[in-house]
Amino acid sequence: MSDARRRPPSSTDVAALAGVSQKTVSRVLNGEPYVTDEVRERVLAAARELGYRRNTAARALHLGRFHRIGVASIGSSLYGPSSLLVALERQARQIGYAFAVAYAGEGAGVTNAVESLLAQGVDALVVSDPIDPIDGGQELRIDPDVPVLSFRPIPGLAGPRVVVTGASGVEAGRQATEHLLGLGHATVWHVAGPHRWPAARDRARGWREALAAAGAAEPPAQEGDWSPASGYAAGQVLAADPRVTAVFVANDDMAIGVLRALAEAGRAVPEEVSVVGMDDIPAAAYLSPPLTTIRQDFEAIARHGLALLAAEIERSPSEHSDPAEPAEPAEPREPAEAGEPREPAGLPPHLVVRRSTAPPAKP
Amino acid sequence: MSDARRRPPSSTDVAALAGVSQKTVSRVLNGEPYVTDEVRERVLAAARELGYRRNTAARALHLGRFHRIGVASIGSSLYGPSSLLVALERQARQIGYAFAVAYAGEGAGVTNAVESLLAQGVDALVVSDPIDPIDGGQELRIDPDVPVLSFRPIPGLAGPRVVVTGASGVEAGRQATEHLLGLGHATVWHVAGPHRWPAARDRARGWREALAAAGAAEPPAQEGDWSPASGYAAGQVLAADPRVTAVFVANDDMAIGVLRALAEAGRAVPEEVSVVGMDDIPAAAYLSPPLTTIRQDFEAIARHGLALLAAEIERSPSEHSDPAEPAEPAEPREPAEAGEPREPAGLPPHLVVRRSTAPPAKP
DNA sequence: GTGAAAGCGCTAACAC
DNA sequence: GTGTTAGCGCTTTCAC
Repeated sequence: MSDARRRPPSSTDVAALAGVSQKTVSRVLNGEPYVTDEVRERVLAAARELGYRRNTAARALHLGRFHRIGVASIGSSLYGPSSLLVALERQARQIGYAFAVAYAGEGAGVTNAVESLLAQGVDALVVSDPIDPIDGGQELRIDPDVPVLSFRPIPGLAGPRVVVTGASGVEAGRQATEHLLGLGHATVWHVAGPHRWPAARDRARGWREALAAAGAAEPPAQEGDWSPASGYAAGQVLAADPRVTAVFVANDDMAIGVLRALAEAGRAVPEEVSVVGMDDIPAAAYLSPPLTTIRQDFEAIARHGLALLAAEIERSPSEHSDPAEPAEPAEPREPAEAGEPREPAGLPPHLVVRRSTAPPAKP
Repeated sequence: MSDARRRPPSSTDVAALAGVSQKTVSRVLNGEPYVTDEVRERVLAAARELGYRRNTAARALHLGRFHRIGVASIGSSLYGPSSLLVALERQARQIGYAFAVAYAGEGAGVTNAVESLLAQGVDALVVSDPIDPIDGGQELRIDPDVPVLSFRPIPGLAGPRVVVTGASGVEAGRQATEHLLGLGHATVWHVAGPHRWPAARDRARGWREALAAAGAAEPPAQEGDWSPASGYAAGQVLAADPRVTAVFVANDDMAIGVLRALAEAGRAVPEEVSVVGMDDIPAAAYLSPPLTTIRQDFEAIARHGLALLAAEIERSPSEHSDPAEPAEPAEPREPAEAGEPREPAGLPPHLVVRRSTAPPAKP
């Protein structure tokens, strides 16, 4: 006997070995009551012996829930998105969800990523760092039945089950700018991220708002692509302009490029020009000079966001076959308007002051 | 009627709407033959109208395969691991697999991550950047029935279904060292990654072998933890030693710290000290000075590795219920020895020369 | 060419 | 306390 069995052991096998019914095995595994300690032990022993593992497919099939959260993230190793991903996974596992990732490339990538996640079966989605569709690209549309978490309002993404929690880029831009203004600079220049990224627009908005609030002039913003190379290019432009004494750069990588361009142009940081970055990458403290930057608490953001998302999943009447239920009327919740809607109550970022910022030189 | 149905449409619903049997729907969806074009169209239309999506749980339940690959990666936003992850996901999706990730923390983290992946159901595992168990921690043990891909031989991880493809760290260490030796340096110092990381040991090994091959003395290696902070500490030690003229640093982040320490100590790079990093992070070209480093082709590594893994998955006799099969005898393949076994035929890394390296100063 | 029936492994009713 | 039964949505024989 013992024909080379290839399929993993099932709960029936465990039941047979333990000499109980299959249902009892199920009870033990789910920690349900009404099982003798003695039987429980026997079942557990049998399961261990067989190397039994619950078949999640069967479970999901019956429950209609996958216990899996899908994350569409930008396909890059940028520090911010990667850190957020790690934090999200940790939190997801903590609250009992498996974690699927699909990276988006440029353009319609987010849509493809979301499609791929939906196809494999997830209970909810996290849209981590979407970028706007390129011209002609279709807008992100998600099945309204699937709960979605995003970290800022996403143009075109609305629906009854969309939850938003903030990694407030606006606040970050504001803090950076106010720090420089507070040091006495007449105004602050800005090297922005790509305009197609909502996160980049947020930071720029915070910068703009802080300038306006202080009555400072708004210089034209340079736009980069998050890379040191693009920061270097922007930095060359800024270095050539003697009026520039303070710069807020939308991420640390670009700030590295800016720092280098300033160094090459012989403009001392912070004596002649102050620079603030954003992200607080591990290298930030070891640049020349160590970089003043803005730091976000990704762990907190992930925890908060996934808690909301889990609640939204639970809200689903996944109780099936209750045909005579009170038929609550569709209940539309906050029909989000198009455009750039409400700012979510975000987790505040945090300014880390190092040596790249100082009061402006006395003329 | 039309009771608020919460469950997504099933193939039965599609069948009903199209006026065919459920089986026919299945045929159409799987592209099987023996379906009239007319019926096919009708089914497709019905599916589209209902927003039908195949239930992967039911499919997996029947097939005994999940069409999902699980990746245990190190929980950090280090450039190397993140880049590899992105490449792996892209490739996995390309060949039709969903992608689950579990990050490992320190210590027994890898085991937990693997456990979590196995629990959720995956057809194969990728163990991306494992680190050795801390003292007393248990070794990584994986169900021998699950194909596993790793990028270098992992001590303690062996089994009939383990496939290894290389991101040859040894070769990288060799190249870096030979480059510096070739420039005329008497010997090369090394700032290694944490010894518990096999990847760090590989790079150190390449360094050591290149020194030995050239008959150069082997200075003591400094050990960092991949962070710029640890590179800075190591750099301070090196900067204080006048014999140091060339350093191979195991990753670019630490190299940033080394550069800073050298700068603070007034030791010019590359005039007095040459530095080679590894990873070619985007910032590498914009450091002061731009960093000579070693670059790996993660896309190629991922493609090659996943192709091997997919083949290993197929090799599985997932053809079930064929009790009278020729019962091929277990066929043990390369019983990998303990220790640090065979070096896999790896994808070669690639030296990128920038301005942080130069011949030694004439004394 | 198409359909009917069985069963994958699990959980929820409902007996006993 | 425990077992029996049914059924989740799909794919696979096997009829027709």
